[in-house]
Amino acid sequence: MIKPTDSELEILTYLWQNGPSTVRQVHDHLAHTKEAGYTTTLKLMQIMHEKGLLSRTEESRSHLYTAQVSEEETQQSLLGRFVETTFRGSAARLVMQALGNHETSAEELDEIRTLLNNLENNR
Amino acid sequence: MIKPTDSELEILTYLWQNGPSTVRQVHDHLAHTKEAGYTTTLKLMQIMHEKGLLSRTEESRSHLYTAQVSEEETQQSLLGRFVETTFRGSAARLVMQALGNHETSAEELDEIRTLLNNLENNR
DNA sequence: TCCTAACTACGAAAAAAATCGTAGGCATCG
DNA sequence: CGATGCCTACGATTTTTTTCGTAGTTAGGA
Repeated sequence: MIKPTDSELEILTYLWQNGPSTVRQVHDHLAHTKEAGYTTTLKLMQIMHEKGLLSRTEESRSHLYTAQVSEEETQQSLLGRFVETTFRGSAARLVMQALGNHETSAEELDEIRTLLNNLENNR
Repeated sequence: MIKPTDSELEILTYLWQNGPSTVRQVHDHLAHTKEAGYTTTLKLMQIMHEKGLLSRTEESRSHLYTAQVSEEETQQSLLGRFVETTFRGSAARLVMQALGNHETSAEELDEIRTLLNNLENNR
């Protein structure tokens, strides 16, 4: 069961979007939105490496870290837990809340409708 | 910003479904699925009371606790955070993952379709 | 009346996460 | 070559959350 903490998720998100990166790159990015020292990010990534969430290779003096879990499987895992704890297991309830209260473009709504059609056809 | 922890959410969920309750009632229920002493539940509910998440009234010797936040606003708040952290702000992405990978009945899918239609009409 | 059972209050400990300071290594620039 | 800067390692501290033990109170039954 993949269950990264919020801080870990921030790091994973960066790696998913930017590919293998150094602590420096990750930290500089996080610094935009967050208040934390360099060694904090370093330590987090070291711990994630121990846990197997990240792999790393030597890159001259620094390390290059790579996410070892995919974005999709992580989202899936977190989503399952979230539906369970917050929406009493009902994905439909979650979907309706999400659609009802968030900004969603017409294009996205269309995509969802298409998905919906496919789902019903495959029953 | 309402941000109950997982343990707090379990308690809130019970109160939402069963109305004002004593620590004893909450605890006995949680005990079915969880391993924790009575005073643990008590302490949690006391803390939630301090935070304003619960109110309470004297009920003979014990207290009767009531949720001070609604299920909807709490779900909304947690959902917003979740979309942000886990789905990079895209509610649509979340919806698609949720629909694609969870068991959702035809009736629920229809409800969602109806909601979708309403949303598009109101633009 | 006295004992027991069920509460609450509360401090403290344990566990989980996040943060930081310091030390040591190594490249590079002047 | 020596100072500087950047990097890792790592222990220690802080913060947050969860858990629990103990003490004190009170109602109700024997």
